[in-house]
Amino acid sequence: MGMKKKPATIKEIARRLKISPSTVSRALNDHPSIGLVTTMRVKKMAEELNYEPNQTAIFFKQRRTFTIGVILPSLSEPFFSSAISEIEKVASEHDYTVLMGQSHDDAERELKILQTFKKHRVDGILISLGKNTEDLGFVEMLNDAEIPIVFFDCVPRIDDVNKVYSDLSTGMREAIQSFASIGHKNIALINGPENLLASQERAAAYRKALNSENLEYNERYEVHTDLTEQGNIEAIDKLLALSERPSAIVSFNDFVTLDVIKYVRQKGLVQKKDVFFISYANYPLWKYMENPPMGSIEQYPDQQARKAAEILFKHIGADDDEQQPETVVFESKLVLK
Amino acid sequence: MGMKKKPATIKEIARRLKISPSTVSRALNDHPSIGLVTTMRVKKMAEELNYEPNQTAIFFKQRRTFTIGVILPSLSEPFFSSAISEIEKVASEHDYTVLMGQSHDDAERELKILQTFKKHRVDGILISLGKNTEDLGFVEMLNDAEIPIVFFDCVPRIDDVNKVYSDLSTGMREAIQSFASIGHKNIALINGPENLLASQERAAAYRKALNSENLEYNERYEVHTDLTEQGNIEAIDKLLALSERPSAIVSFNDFVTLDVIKYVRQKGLVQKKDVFFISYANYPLWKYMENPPMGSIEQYPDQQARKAAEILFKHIGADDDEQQPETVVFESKLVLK
DNA sequence: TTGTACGCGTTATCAC
DNA sequence: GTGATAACGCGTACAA
Repeated sequence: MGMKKKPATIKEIARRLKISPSTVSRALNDHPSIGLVTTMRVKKMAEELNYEPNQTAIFFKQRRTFTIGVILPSLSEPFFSSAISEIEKVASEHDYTVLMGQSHDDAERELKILQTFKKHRVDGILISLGKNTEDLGFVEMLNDAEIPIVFFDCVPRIDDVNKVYSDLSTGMREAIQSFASIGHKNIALINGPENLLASQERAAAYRKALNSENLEYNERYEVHTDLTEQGNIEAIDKLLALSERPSAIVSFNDFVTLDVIKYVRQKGLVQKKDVFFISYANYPLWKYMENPPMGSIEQYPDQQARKAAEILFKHIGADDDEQQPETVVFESKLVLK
Repeated sequence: MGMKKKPATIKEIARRLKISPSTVSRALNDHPSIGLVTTMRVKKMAEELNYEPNQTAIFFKQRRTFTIGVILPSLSEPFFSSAISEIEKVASEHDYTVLMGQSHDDAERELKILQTFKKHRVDGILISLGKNTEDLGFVEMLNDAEIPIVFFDCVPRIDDVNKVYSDLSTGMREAIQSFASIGHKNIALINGPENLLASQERAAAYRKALNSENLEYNERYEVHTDLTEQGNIEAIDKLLALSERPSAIVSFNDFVTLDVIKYVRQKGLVQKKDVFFISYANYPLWKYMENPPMGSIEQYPDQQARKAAEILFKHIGADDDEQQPETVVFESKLVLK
C-alpha cells in the first residue's frame, strides 16, 4: 500500500542483466537476430520486474497513437449513443481506442475538441457536425496534419471529403406513398427549424415525394417547430386550425410525434383514424405503445457509424494519402409499426 | 493539396531564428526570464510556421496525459449514455479528454480495456463494472501504477476504494409505502437474475420494506426474469397464475415493466385498477404514454456520474496518494407519474 | 537574458 | 548475436 513501484523500463532490465537496452528491446519484440537464451532471460526478467512498455514513449517515437477521436453533438441522444457504441466496437476490432467529445451543437466547442484531438495526435477523426457549424476551415488543418477525417450523419456540403450519411428522401418517398395508397390526399409536414440542413432536406424530399404521387403541394401544410414541446404543439395547432385539416402527417422526428400524439389525443382525435403519423426515427420503443404511430423512417445509426469507422480505418491503414475521398449514402427506410 | 507540411518543431523555430531551442521553449511558455523582444519574435515565427506543441512528447516527458479512461458496460443504454455524457462534461471542465471503452458485461474485455488504458497512461479511471466481473485484481495493478480509480453505479463490495452508487432501498421503501398507503397488501417483485448484485439488493430492500410496512413476505410473490421479453412474460405469468394474485408489482427496471404492461393489457387487465406498477428507472419517456405505470424509482445517473468524476479529479489533482478512499451513496427516489 | 547539456523510454542504424 | 549511438520533441537544471 502506498509503496511507489516505479514502472520498470527497458533500461532497468538491461542494467540488471548487464546487457544493452537495444538487446532488451529486440528480445522483447522477438527480433530474430537475438539468441534464444538471451531472449528468454530478458523475458523472464521483464516478467519479474513487471515490465510494461511505456506507450507514451512509443506513441512519441512512432508518431501513432492507436487512438481515434470521435466528436458527436451529444452522447445521450439515442441516435448518437448507438452510433458511438458501434464505433467503439469497430475501433476495438482494430485494437484502437476511442477518444471522445461532445460538441453540444456549439461550433466553438467543436473546434476546440478538434484541436485537442489534433494535439493528442489521434490517428483519425470521426465527426458528426453540430447544427450550427459553418466554418469548415478545420478540414484543411487536419489535412495538413495528415489526420484522416470521416464525416458521418451530419456532413458538410463540400465534396472532397469522406462522408457517410443517409438519404432522407427515400424514406420520405415511402411514407408519402404509404399515405397515398390508403387514400390520404392532405399530407402535412411538421419540419424542424428552417436553417437546419436536416430540415431543408426533409422539405425538399417532401415536395418531391408529393410530386411523384401527383399530390398538390400546399404551403400551409408545411409548418415548423423549434423542437421544444411548446414548439411542437404550436406546429400541430396550426395544422389543426386549417379549414381543410391534413389527415396524415410526416414529422421531423419521433420526439415531435410523441408530443403531437399526446396533444391530439387530448383534443379527442383518434390516431390512425382521424390522423396518421410517420416520423423520422430517433427512438426505438414504439413497440410498447398502446397506440403507436403508423411508422417511422429508420436511419440506422449503427450501420452508418460502422461504415464511417471502417472507411476511417481504411485511410488510417494506408500509408499513402492519395486515396479518393469516399461518399456512402444509406437509404432511409420506412418501417411500419 | 497533398503537400506534406511537416509540423514545425521548436528546433525548427530555433534554427530559423538562430537561437537555441531552449529559448524558444521558454519563450513559448512565457517564461519570465526571456526578453520581450525575443518572446515576440519567437511567437511570431511560431505563428507563421503554424507551430503546435507535440503533445505526445509532452505526455511522455510530463508523465501525464490529461486523459481519463471510462469503462461502461454499454454506451447505448440510456442510463449509461447520460452518465458518459455528464462525465465528458466534467472532464472538459477540467481540460481533460475522455478515452472510453465498452465492456459489454464481459470481464475479459473489461480487463483488456483496463490494460489498454494503463498502457495509454491515463491519469485516472472511472468504471462501472460489468455484471460478471469477479476478479478485482486490477485494483491492485492500478494502485501500483498509481492510477486513481473511481467505481460508479455497479461497484465492488470491497472497502478501500472510491465508489459512488445509489442505494436502491430508499426508493423501494417509498414504492412499498406508496402501494401500502392506497391499500395494497399483495405486493410482488419481479426481480432480475438471481446472481446479480443488483437483484440481490432489490430483494433485500423489498423484504425490508415489506417488513417496515408490517406486510407479510410471501416467497411466491418474488419471481425472477432473465430480462429478455420472454423471461419478463414468464415472470408475470407466474404471478398472474397465483390464487391470490398480487395487486401491485415492483419490477427490476422500466424495460421489464414495459413488456409486462403490454402483456397484461393483452390479457384484459387494466392498469392502475387491476394492477399497479413501479419499477427502477432506466428509461425517461413515460410522460408520453397514454397509460403509464404508477411511478419509477430514479437513480439519477448523471448526478452519480458527475460526482464520481469529481472525486476522480480530486484524486488526480492531489500529488499525494494518501487520500482516504471515498464512498458516496445517492438515495434512489420514487417519482410518481 | 540566453545557451548547453541532459533526460524522458524506445527503437532504427550501423558497427563489431 | 550484440552493443553503442542517435533520434523522436520537449522541458529544465546548470552554466555563462
